[in-house]
Amino acid sequence: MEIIEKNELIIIKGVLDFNLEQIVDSGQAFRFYKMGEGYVLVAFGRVIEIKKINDDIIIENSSLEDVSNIWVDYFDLKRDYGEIKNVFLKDSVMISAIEYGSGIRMLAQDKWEMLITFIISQQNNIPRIKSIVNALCTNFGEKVEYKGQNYYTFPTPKRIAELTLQDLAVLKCGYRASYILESAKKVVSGEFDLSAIDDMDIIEARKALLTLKGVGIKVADCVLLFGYKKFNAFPVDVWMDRVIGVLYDRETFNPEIFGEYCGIAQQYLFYYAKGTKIGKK
DNA sequence: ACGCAGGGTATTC
DNA sequence: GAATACCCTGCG
Repeated sequence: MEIIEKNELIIIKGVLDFNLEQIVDSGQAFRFYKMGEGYVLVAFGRVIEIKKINDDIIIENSSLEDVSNIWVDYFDLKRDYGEIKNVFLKDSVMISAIEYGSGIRMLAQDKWEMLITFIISQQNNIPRIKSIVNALCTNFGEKVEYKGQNYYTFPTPKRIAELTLQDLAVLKCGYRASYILESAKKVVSGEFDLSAIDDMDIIEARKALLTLKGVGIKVADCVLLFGYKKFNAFPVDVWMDRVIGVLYDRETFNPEIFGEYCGIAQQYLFYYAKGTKIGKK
């Protein structure tokens, strides 16, 4: 992978299997904002602008250092998705799903942010998830200005832990507010150790996350897949449930048919199902 | 316009 | 395990 700096821009050359629109629309991230031909992304306390031109990724408002230390990993650029797809293609449903979302990648996002974001996601639709996460950041995050526009970082556990339910009312996130507050307090007090999950296998990790109120199996698996890069996590939401019921056999379906990267298969299937409204009346 | 569903979970039986 | 309530809002 060749990374060069040119006129304040960082350019990552020759990137295959990468489609920003599909990544942004694949339901794993909620903090990309459309800007011109690309997007502004707020993550890890930073604001960058990113677009793709032919096989090159162009990053603005960053540095060579940040790109190699953060964003290459964030966009999973060292992984050969062609190879992973080839394994999945043995499954006939995956042929259509991969064709549909051929540029999807798994983002390596912040663990804490994923925990709170997916607590918010339960029993909720994507536009509202976005607006709640947005409200959380604008009210309690740090302001970062970029091109005359204000963006806000994701608030730290400490910042949220000092808030009250009344403070969180501005989010209009309903019953989830107490879940958010409780998780923040447990993380700050050390009762819950976010980094300890790294070394756990999927079973242990799930069990640990389930001790948090508002975190069930589905949310836990999203956190593990999107925040901990545990690609053997396989979140099943309403869309995945429809895929399993309509395109597979509900009685016999097992994510293990996709192997150790079944979580990535899930992401192709989710995007395909949602995009084509599979199983909806 | 208005009832329903939305990337589920906690609680209870 | 199955049934039910849950905050609020986008969508059909």
